[in-house]
Amino acid sequence: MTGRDQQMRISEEARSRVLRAAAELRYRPNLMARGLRTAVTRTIALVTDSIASEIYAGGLVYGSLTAAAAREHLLFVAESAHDAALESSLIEGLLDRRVDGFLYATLHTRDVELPEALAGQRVVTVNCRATDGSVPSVVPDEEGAGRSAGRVLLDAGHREGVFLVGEPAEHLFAGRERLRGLVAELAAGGTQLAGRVDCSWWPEPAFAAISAWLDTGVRPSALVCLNDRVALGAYQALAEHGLRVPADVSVVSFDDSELASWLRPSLTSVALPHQALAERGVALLLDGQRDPVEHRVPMPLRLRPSVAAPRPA
Amino acid sequence: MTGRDQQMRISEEARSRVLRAAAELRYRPNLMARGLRTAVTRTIALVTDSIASEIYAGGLVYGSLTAAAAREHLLFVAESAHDAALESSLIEGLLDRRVDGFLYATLHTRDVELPEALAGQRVVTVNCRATDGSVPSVVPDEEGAGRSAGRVLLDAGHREGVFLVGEPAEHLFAGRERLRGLVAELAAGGTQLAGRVDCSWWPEPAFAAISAWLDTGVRPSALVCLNDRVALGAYQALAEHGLRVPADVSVVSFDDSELASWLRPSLTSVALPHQALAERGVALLLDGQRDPVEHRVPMPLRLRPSVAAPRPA
DNA sequence: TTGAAAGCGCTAACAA
DNA sequence: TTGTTAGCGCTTTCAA
Repeated sequence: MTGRDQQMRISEEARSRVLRAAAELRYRPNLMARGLRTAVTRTIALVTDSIASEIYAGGLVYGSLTAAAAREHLLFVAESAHDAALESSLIEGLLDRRVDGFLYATLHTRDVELPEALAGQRVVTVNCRATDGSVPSVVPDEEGAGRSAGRVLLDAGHREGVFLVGEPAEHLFAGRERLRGLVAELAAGGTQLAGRVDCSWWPEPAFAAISAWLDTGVRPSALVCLNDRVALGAYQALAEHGLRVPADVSVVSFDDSELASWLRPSLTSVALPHQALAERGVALLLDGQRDPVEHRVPMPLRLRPSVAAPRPA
Repeated sequence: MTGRDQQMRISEEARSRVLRAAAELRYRPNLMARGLRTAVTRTIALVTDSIASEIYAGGLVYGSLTAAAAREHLLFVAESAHDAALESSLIEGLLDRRVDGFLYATLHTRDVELPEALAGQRVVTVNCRATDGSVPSVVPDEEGAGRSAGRVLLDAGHREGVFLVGEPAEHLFAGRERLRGLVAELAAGGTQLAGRVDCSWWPEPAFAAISAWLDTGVRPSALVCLNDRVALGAYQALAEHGLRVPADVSVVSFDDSELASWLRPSLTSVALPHQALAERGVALLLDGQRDPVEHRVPMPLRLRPSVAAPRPA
């Protein structure tokens, strides 16, 4: 029944007799007993800081789920809510249940210190990298995303008045790399960023910062928002200043959360491919790759009506 | 070590000697071996149609997670994506791994036919009810939510021009019950619904339906939207018609997703308490309740600036 | 090619 | 009060 009938030289007659009996009895192997004997549980764990509880990274759970299921593995989900003590007790619990491997994922793209309890375990980091570079990681191609954002604006004809909105925080590499890619692409197009509006990555601070900035009389040609929530704040601020998207100002963003397609006009955004990240992570975990390589997953551009040609001067 | 030292009359000296040795050796019981012997795995499963993948029900996963962890249980997550074959194969897998119980949850509040594979298992339905009423269920108090929505408008002084937006679909009881509660509360306040704008529960159809409706010249005093996404569509349509929230039109909604606090002005919404639903479900599952009772969890009102007194006639 | 036996790490029953 | 043993359901090894 383990499918090794050839190797063990089982007679065809015996084989079919066993299979028939098993089907008849609706026999299903007890995976605990098997696991006890083989030390394999066909079970993996997704350990996160705050993904399940947060609104927009469900793709990470779903991708892990389906990729695991495709390999006949089941998925434990554990979430630390940024509590290190809780995290290690959850990991202990998973270890006690002999999971075959760990997906360690974070909500925000960043570098992480792997918890002590995970030392020596089979681990792949998803959407983050271990600071000591000891395990394989899967992260989005943020720099490529920045280039895509620049490219779409260049293609629409924007040459000046392109501003970045959102603060590229130190501890997250997403912002830094997006900025780098954007700057590089604009440079390749013979132009550059006109400036930056700093604010944290949420609608309300973005609204406040952009409103105050527009009050000074600046009239941007295009805004590159570091995520969709910032873009929502931007839409609100632009509307209050009588500026239309995209006729007066084009807007590009990152993440492609559901919000992007809900806005009016719907928002061009470079997607954070959560599901693909997770699928890739599971593949690395279960299909044997062990080299601590950093794998980059492309961030696809979702072109929507928030981008148009700049208003003639 | 099982904590039954009293019952088994172990000498204090032996007890501490064992405990010390265990600590020294960093001994951790192998839960597969224990499970094999006791038929208890300290493991439960969350089986859903499309929660992990969807944007706004993360609280269900998180609540299950924390409530399980609080009882030293770990959580498997399985998602069928509405595919019955996949669903039963996932359930078989969970059964093979001898989970102690199932949380069966749906994204939308509705009646469900429990999958065959779950027959005879320990199950609690969350955010849904088994059509045959065979297992305990935990569902939101939708009718109470409808009353809250009515109450907040009455309190603000609205007596006429209150419209419902969104179609109360047949197969979901959320809409029906919200409507019933709303109608009852308005009746208790001596008034009634002025009418209904039918549309599916998404921003774009809501925008289209409300726009067309406003084009006919109607000027509502307040809108009760069946969820926050509908409310987003309503905000957009009102803005395009030069109507301000809440000065011209008050808006109340259901769900209290993150969207509600992101809108300008932020949106009064009756919260879908996903986390509480899940916690209650886990409690029922693990703390021994077996009667197939329907448990209702209150939906708390989040009062925000989208509601104000009606405009003087 | 098939059958028998050992043992994975634990708990529960029984004997001392 | 403590020590010994059987057995949970499986896989693997060894003997026939």
